[in-house]
Amino acid sequence: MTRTSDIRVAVSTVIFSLRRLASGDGAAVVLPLVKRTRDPFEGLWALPGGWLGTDENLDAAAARTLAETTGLAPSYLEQLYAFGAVDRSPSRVVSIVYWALVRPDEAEAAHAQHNVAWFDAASLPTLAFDHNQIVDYALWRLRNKVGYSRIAHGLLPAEFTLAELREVYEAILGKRLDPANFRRQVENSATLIPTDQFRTGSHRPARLYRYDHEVELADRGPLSR
Amino acid sequence: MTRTSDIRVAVSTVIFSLRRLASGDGAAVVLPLVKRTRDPFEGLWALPGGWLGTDENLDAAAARTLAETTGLAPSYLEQLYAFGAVDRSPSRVVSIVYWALVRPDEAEAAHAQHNVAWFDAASLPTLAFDHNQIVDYALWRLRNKVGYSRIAHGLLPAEFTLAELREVYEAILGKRLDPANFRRQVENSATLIPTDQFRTGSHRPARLYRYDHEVELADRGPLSR
DNA sequence: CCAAAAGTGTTTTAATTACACCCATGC
DNA sequence: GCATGGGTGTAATTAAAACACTTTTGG
Repeated sequence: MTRTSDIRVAVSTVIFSLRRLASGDGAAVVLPLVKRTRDPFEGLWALPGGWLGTDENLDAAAARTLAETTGLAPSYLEQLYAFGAVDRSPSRVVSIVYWALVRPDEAEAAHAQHNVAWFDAASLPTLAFDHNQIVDYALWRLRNKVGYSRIAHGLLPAEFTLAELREVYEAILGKRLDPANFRRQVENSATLIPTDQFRTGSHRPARLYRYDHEVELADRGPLSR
Repeated sequence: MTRTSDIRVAVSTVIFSLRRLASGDGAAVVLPLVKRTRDPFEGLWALPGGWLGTDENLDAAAARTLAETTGLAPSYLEQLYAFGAVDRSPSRVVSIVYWALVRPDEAEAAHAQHNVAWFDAASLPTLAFDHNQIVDYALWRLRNKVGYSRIAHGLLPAEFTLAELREVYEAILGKRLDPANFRRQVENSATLIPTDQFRTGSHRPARLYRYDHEVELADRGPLSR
């Protein structure tokens, strides 16, 4: 016998990517939102998500719902928090929220979707439910985690210059970093492998690096241990 | 109209406390478990918990269920992770797991309860469901968090000596710490207020300290901001 | 040649570690 | 007195930060 419950379980995802600034230097953290087409909060923007399937693991549900609503496939996906306040929705919904990273080139997929738009994380409108609060927390986690793990990888292609890597850090942390010290820090962390390729075009060619896949990307929670 | 679902939401808590070692020096991390009296996993030990109430917030459910099953009231409570693998239980259950700290003197309350016993965190038997995995993750979080926050507070009375505080760190981290350097670190952190009281009894009396309540105990997640 | 980014070197500061040493109490 | 933990001082090591400087390309 299977009991039923009047508490529903949803899964949502805060998806971060980077967008090159129009001014040319630097990038901004952006995220895709979906316009709600029904009550509650019809017309407001909300995080992509959906209901948890009966035969579906939590992370699979996160990947599925964000693919269905935005067309995106994340390069990094990690559980953020379970939100379950009684008054966060007219009906009782517990949302298992994930956060994800997608590379800027992959982010194009979401532009083709209807009712999906990218927003600058620094200037969001009022969102549906408690989604403003959720995004704030995800941003805090992103900034925090970039300091002690290699998640910046999730926002870059396979090969990249140190300047491009530094740009990712600068966009997330919101401050400039000393190129000389940044170089030494990532070199000492022993997570980068220099290639024989160079990125040319601007001025002095910059060496391309790639991540050492022997090293774990980041702690993804209890399930990866 | 309210839809129903065949996914149920449970709340469980990993409760940590300290128990003085029989040898006299040092302490061990211990946690209370509840013996299951019904299937599945009847007879095995499991984390205290219960079903989420329809009109109950997640953290309230964690506090309620751990009080009902163990009689404990935690001095610190924080969400750990949401576990929802399809095969973690015969029926579909998503468990929102919390972790908590109780002071050793308060831990006595759980000894009076039937079907509750304290176990050394370092040597647990096989537990019901995926609870071994959950405890491992909670231990990792505890050890991690003690390094950058003041959660040790949650395992000590209002006033304590630096040696007692150091014992908490040593029990959690599982290694000895230099008393001299430990003293300087906590003094420089500016979270302790020296009192005029001294703990006498052994040899040279040790000054009692208390925590500065102006400083936040620790990040408790998105809801405390 | 010049501008600009790539990359190296050097100095200073701060934090961590290791460990010697003095102090105050119970016995 | 003396053993023991409380508490202070200090030198060595390591990491972070600030910044001058050299190198290499496109124009």
